[in-house]
Amino acid sequence: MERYNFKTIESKWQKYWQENKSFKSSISKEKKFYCLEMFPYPSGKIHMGHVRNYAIGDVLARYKSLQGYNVLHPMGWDSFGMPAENAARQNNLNPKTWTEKNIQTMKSQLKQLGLSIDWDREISTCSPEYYKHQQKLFLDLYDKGLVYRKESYVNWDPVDKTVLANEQVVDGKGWRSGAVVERKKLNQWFFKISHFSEELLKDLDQLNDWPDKVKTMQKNWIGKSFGCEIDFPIEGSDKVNSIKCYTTRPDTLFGFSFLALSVDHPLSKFYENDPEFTKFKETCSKTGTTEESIAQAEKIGFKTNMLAINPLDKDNKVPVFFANFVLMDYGFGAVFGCPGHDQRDFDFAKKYKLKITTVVKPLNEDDNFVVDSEPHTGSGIMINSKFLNGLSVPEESISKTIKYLEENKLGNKKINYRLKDWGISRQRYWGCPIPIAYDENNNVVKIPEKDLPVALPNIEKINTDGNPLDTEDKWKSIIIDGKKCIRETDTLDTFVDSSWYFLRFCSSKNDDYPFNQEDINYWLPVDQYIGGIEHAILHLLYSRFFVRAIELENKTFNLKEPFKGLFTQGMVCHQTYKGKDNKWLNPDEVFSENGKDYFIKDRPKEIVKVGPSESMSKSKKNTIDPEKMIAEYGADSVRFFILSDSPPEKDIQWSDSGMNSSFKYIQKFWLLNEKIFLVLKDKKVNSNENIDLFVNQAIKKINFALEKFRYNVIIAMFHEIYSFFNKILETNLNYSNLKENYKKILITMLPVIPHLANECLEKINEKKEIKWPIINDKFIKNDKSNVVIQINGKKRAVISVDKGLGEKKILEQIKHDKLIDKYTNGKDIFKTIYVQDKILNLIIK
RNA sequence: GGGGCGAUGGCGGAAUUGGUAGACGCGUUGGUCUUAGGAACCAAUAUGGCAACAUGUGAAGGUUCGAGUCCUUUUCGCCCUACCA
Repeated sequence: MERYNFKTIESKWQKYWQENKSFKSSISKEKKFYCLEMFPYPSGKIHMGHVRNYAIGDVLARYKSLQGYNVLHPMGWDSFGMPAENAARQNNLNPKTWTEKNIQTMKSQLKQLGLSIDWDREISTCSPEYYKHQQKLFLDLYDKGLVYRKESYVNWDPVDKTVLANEQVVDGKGWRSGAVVERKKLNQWFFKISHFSEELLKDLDQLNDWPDKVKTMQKNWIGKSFGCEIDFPIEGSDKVNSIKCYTTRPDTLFGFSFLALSVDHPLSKFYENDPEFTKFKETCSKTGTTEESIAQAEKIGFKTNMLAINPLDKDNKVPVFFANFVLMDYGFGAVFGCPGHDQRDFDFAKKYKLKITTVVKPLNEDDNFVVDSEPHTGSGIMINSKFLNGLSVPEESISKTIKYLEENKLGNKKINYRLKDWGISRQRYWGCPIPIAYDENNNVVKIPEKDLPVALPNIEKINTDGNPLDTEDKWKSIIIDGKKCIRETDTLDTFVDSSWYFLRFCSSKNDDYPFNQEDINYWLPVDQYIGGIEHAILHLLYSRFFVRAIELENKTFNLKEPFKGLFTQGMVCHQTYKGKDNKWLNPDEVFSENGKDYFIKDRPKEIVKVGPSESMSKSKKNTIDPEKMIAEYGADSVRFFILSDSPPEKDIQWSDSGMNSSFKYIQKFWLLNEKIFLVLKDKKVNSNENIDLFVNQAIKKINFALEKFRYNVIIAMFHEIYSFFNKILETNLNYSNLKENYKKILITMLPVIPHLANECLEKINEKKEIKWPIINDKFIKNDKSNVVIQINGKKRAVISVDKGLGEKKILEQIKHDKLIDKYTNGKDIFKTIYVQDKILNLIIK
């Protein structure tokens, strides 16, 4: 018997699938299933994370297809973005060429994995065929008032003269130049996602097939809060009469001791000529934007001459500050400070020696309670607050205060959302051009639809600072309706590209429209979306926004939620290695004889420092190259392993021994198949009931695991299946029910190891019929069942009895059992609990 | 500071959802075969004990005939998020 040659077999089937367009999908009367994995960024080569993501998706797609669903399983490329531009700057490359080459490489790698993808629907977001529709959508949204332009701050690197994304700002400095990042005000485009804040929050409840974790994250991100807006009259300024604040704690108004404004508050313009203020503002902007620096940053303020008056107590006049801890983009950029009952306000008041009035006492304190070393932020009873005294906090106090404020026209109930509008302008080259121009008076002019796409000019070498499009004078100038205009040079955030690609897949070849309504109505929503948890908020929220935005005036577009089911898979991890020089080492560069001590291959005497297992990353060099693994072990082995060791939602450790064992499994299963094939040539003898029993129960377990994404359990089942059939073969008999059962098993293997399973199946499946096996209940139910005999809840014996046997009969049967006797010790049975076919619990005293 | 998830053998993990804890894999140990094996096959493998048996799902309580699973308290670990008024 020959060893399994995965190279020839795998390429045979991949060729077959390609030539027969086995995964081509089109609208039909069948029930559909849209299976989608998050499409990759073409960074160069696929990594293990992709392998895991797409292996999980492929199992599902193939399973659903075998079940008779009409499956849509497409793939594309999220191909705009900064890595291409950075690579271009660093190596003097053309981003388009770089990207296209990567796509080619990665596509061939994905094909080697044997994925059941309908490649005819492939899309690439950087192609004009794709982004011209995106530009159309942008203009549609503009017409609906969901796109607008306003001045907003960006991170500006003064040395590189470029705009930085938040994640490129490290400790307040530019990641490449190391220069202190400035805040710069630019005119930028926004999507009005806040228009849907309430809907996006409320509709999360409908998403029953989403992980709670993701829903919670989105809920927190949207950040709905119930509070009130209050006008504070101002003294000491001829410029303003009042300042508006938002608060969720109006009940603490009698503890009012200062009012703080953001340095970006509109009132700051009156202080622009004050050098002290300018200096203060500068200090604020230098405070890093990282989490740590914010948490540690001291609260500082700039005192103005203004006094704010407590609307509930005219005698209570307090100073107005500009303060570094007040954000302009939340509420009104102004807060009323109550140091007694808020940590920040407390810190600030301590520093500037402001009055601290206690207005809430904890339940277990008396009315003389005074806030001392820390604020009391919890619940309690109102004190020192005139008409509010005695109310419970927060149940009665807040609503009563708001009612009073509203009745006296001092403030209004207000619901606030943390969710901000989505800034989509990027001062970058490698993105979708914004289809807008400006006339000589700087008025916004839409690019006419007939002129779409606004194609990116081809720039061979990117070596300018800032946005390369700014210097493309020829491209920039355009005449619209006879008027000279200048194009917008910003491009769209790449999150826009991925916010509707799942729609495009349904009509990827339709040149006239972004998508065809008939296609959308049939295929959407995506039944199962699979990807990393890192997209829990932005990508998924933006996509949810997009379908709502499209639906707003498109009456035939009847879709609220793009993704019915969501599954977030865990990461692929590997140990990390460091040499003497503290430099990271790739697993390829080290070896170990005992699995504990590692040495460097080139320098076998040098011991390697082994670090904890972490998610694979280029920077830590703890990556395993999927292509190498496929070349060495074959795609089926790799798929088998990546699904075997951990449940898909959890992190998985890459291990050589695990990979090796998966490879062995594929090999030995092939040999098993050969042996079975030989046996099947012999004369049939009587059927073997055990086979029916085992196979039907196995399929039941596999079905259950498939539905619950417990793919690691399926792999365990496959091991048991191997052992079972291997044992059957020891009899060397061709049971009449062997073939039919074995065929069923092979079909259940198709989703996981499609090459091997197809190859094995081909030999015995003369009728060429492949359908997911139906369980025969007759064989699930054995005539006999094992009943556990417990005494006082402890397992003492297991007996085999006829199914459905009554309690009395069982008691009768075990009465004379010595084992039982021993435990009952002659004592009377006080009570019995019987669960049919499962358990009999005897309670004795 | 806020929120979430988790804790089961030497390791990764099973447990049909309150009913035989440790499936399956890795590792380890012993054996068979072999010139050899880091190959293949067979067997053992939660802990203590020769055994009968006892103990055992981070810890402490509770509900129950029965708890890894439900409730309360607690410890530890990981992740997300954050000056959100």
